[in-house]
Amino acid sequence: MDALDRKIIAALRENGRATYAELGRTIGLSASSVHERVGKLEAAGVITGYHAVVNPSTVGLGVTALVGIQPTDTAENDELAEALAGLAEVESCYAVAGDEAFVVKVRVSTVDDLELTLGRLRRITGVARTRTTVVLSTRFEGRPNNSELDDEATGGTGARP
Amino acid sequence: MDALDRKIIAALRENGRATYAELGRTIGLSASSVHERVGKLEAAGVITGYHAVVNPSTVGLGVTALVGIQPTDTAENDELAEALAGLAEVESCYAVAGDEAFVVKVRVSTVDDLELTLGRLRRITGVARTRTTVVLSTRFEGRPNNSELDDEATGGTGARP
DNA sequence: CCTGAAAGTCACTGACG
DNA sequence: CGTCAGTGACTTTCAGG
Repeated sequence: MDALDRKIIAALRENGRATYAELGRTIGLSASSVHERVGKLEAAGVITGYHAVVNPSTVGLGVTALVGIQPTDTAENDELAEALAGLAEVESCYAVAGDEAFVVKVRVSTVDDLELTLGRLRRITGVARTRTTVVLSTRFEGRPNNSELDDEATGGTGARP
Repeated sequence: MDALDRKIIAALRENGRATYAELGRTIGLSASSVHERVGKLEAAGVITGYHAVVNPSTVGLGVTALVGIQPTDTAENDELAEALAGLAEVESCYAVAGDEAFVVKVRVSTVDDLELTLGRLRRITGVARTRTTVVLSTRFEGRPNNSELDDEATGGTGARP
């Protein structure tokens, strides 16, 4: 993981469909070298995937909410997480510190659907209470934070295949 | 936006680097047709971008937190959002209902950095109080929700260029 | 709106410094 | 670990149904 790898990562975070030739041009390397480096980054688990980002409202998912999941005393967190994963409306799931076990991000098309989804969440075994925060607008989301990529990696796990 | 577009979108959300030829094969269309459709989806703002997803801990961003931002009575939300965007550590920013104006997702490398970032957040003009929830583990994140893509689009804005 | 062909570009591999 | 060169695949455009 040197400066060139970091530049490649930064470029691919901005444009996940950039060609190897294109990447090579912007960072000053041949396409085959870039190809090799990207392959290693993928194999090492640094780059975990490439995804198209879709404007949710254009596909009928205009309602977003953040829901805190308060578990019952006897709940198993792993089982709870699995159950949460079973709901398609749950886009992200974070285990958190505090009296809530999880915070999940839910996306649905209407507030009626939100009500339905919250009902399903509450009915999950191990869920004692939910606390819902409705998102009014997403100012920005998933923005690349390359602060650590520009200079020396400071807190990395040092993972190297 | 017909069923084929939805299939293309679903495929590109799973693999943002899928080639047009590949997409054409999986949904039964020629590469040139796929190329045309994807171009229109991009122009219509349905697909807003393609991004590589990086394992945060491998790039020295192992600490995640969700921070609620409680504004002062006189704060302007748009100015606040702009100030929040000024911090590289703030990866996502949601305007929410409730007594907190925003919930932001912060990613840093260490808890020391988290403390620094929270200090910076509190020092932003218009920020009265912050409420921090430390993320212990990310169970899943940004998972594609194609529930609306599989059948008729129900709540779409009908945006068409 | 799609197909099919044609030209340019790229991915991917292997040999080599 | 890098460049260079070659083949096969893909992108992209355009004429046509």
